[in-house]
Amino acid sequence: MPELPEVETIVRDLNKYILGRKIEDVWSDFKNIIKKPKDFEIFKKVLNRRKIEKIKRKGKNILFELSGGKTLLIHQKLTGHLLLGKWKMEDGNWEPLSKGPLEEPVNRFIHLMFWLDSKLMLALSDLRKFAKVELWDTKELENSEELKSLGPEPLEKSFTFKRFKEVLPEKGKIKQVLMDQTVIAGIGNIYSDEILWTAKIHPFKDVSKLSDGDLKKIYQAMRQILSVAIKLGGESISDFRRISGEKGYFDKERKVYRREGEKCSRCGTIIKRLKKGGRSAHFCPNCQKP
DNA sequence: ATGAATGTTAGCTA
DNA sequence: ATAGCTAACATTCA
Repeated sequence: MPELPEVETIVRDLNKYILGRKIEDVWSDFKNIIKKPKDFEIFKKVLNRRKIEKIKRKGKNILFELSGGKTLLIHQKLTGHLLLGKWKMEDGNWEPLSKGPLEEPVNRFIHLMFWLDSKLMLALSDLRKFAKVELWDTKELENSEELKSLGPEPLEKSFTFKRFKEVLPEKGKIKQVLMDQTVIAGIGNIYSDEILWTAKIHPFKDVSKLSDGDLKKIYQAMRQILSVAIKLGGESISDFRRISGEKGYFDKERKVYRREGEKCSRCGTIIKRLKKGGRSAHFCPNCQKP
């Protein structure tokens, strides 16, 4: 679900609301989500009393830098959501101050909660339980294969058109290449479809067949769409929510993803969907010729 | 009501 | 080397 714009939206919200807060307790009813350390009690103990000093995004990963040289990494995969709530102590138990977003369906699947000072709680809901949570030594994480294997951030200033061409592999289908996290970090199924529609490039075209002009269009579409999506707070076609429970508004900009059978907004041709390797690509067969 | 599809990605096989 | 499947899991859509 969350791709770069959604994760960026979450990270910005987190920075606004929980920077400087301390972790006071951790709860989970599905400890498999925590991959490192395996022992939940140790996980809990190491986190105890640590202050959240910085929150960053790397690709689709959320990194919480904690006091004392530790970093908590959360990858939401398909259906993970981070949600923020306010809580109070009553008879020794925590209770919600206001139910708010907690009544939404996405919140039936909360499997991990962080109790913070200032009566805040940060919850991870995850319907399909694919999300990944890891606690690292910050230094160790910085040097880890996990982060080092990530490609450049597509929105960074230093990611010029020249750089884009340099990181592209010699062959491969363009859609797959765009979604390859080791090539460029943060793009998934939704935004790759949207980028290629905007650039008028067929998703299964081989990168070796693309002209310099084609690549330029893809590069520009990528920068433009990702920035617009961040401005709109991400998409919410299925279930993405901001930590406040609010939706994102990229949907009105969504041209092809999950629009099979609808008319292309540019030329009126019916949008097609094709499956490749278990993933579907949506595109306009007229605007995006093979 | 059964089967297929669903944003991700690591890891395996051919 | 690499493309393509499977698994991790639960729900919704056709």
